[in-house]
Amino acid sequence: MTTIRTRFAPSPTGYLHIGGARTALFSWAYARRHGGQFILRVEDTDVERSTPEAVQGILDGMDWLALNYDEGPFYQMQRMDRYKAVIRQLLAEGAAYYCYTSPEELDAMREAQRARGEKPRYDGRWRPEPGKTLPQPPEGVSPVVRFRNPETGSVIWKDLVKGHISFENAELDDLIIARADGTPTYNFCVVVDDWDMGITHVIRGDDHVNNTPRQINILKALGATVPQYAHLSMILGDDGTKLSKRHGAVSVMQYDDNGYLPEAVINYLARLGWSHGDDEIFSVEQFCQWFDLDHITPSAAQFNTEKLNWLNQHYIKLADNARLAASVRARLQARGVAVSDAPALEAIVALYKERVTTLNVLADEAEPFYIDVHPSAELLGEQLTAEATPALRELMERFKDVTWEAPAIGATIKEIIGKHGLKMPKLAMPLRVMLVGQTHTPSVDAVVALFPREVVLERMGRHLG
RNA sequence: GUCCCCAUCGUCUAGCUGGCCAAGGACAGUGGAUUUUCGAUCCACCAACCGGAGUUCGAAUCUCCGUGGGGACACCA
Repeated sequence: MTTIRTRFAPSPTGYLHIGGARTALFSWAYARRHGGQFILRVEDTDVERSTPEAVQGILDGMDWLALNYDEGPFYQMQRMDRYKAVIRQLLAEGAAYYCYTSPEELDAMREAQRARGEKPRYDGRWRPEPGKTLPQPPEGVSPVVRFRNPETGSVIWKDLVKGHISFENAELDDLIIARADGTPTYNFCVVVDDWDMGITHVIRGDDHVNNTPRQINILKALGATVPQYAHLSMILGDDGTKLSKRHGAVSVMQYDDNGYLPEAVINYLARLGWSHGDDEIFSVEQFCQWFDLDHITPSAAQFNTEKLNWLNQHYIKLADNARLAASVRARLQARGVAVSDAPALEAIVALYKERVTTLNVLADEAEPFYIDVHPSAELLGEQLTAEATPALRELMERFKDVTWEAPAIGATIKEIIGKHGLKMPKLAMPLRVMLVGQTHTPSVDAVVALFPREVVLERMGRHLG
């Protein structure tokens, strides 16, 4: 039995977006599931649009998601000699030929075909045939190389996601495999690479379905083994439309910035277009044991931020406090908020983590503990009522020597409200407002206990004069 | 336009070799319990097989047609 070898082959013309990340995840998981190898290959032959920043962005994204690769990254630009050698071979065998048709001619040809309601395709005018007289090659024009695609028959494969797919060769034309400047094109490089790298399963986006028959034909011409194909349907934006720069098609690193945990993103992505019965929450390890191609949905999936939020909240609750604190500290520092030792960030995080959906919200909650809060006059006027003020003044006095722990603080608060005949919210609300500037917080005694005593007395005294 | 693919609750989906489905789970939504506010948690509810033929004793599951959606048609990947 041969070892499974999969690959992720992004082109560095943009960052690693959510769709690419899922493709990478599935390829990676398939290799892991079967004890095979996962290869990273950067398809950078489009010199015009490829950038080093994009390469780095992809590497960073893979790293953040912890999608480790066993081989690579390979760069196609570094494999030029190999591609050219294979092109020479095809030329020599008559499986490829030179074509001198200019881009202008091609445009005109396609336009005319479209006008006639035909599928635009190369008409084979430079394709050598027995008994056919080719035009005289024009002076000073460097030709492109075209692959001689079979004219009859059909290409059929059993797609591991979509099932039986078939194309008539008559629908395909002779694609360009080398540009006029001699550089090979995408469909050709992919074929040579998948062949050389011994890829057994090509797992990629379904925008490549139409490339597959061409690639299979080249593979066959080379006498190479045709790998298995699994075409993943695309991911739609939150609004059901195609992802664009406008919405959703952002770098996966943006999810980091937005306060998502990588394990939440992985779990979400794993469940988007793939399922394992009713299981919703599972670890990467579990995913790697369960993952298969049989349970991938062939139709497009709409991204749902709310479900991601739910998962993120789940993983935040599970996360180690020190880890969360480190992340929140960095986020606060980025906002220019210096995190002191006084209220221990880890304690704040421990108290707040089960009520937030993202790390940024967790940072929002922690912030008032480190900055001077200025409750709005409206909130104060609303909460600091005439009946509450005397009780709060007394509470403040008692805070001066109470044991500084939540239970003792809570007991004192209860004692005061009892004495003044107040309901808990009557006292807790204004206290919250004075301390953190808002009414929604965890249990008030726990919040009070987080602060150093002096800070509480200072913040209360400011409003109770 | 041509070719290819897809089609179950608002969303992600279970359903795969037809009966166990008067369609299950999860997110969201609604209502309730709990609560020191919010949140978290627990409980309940709401909600779908695109349409039409056909095959069959029986179809969400198979076939065909239609409709809708998406993708691809580059010297881009």
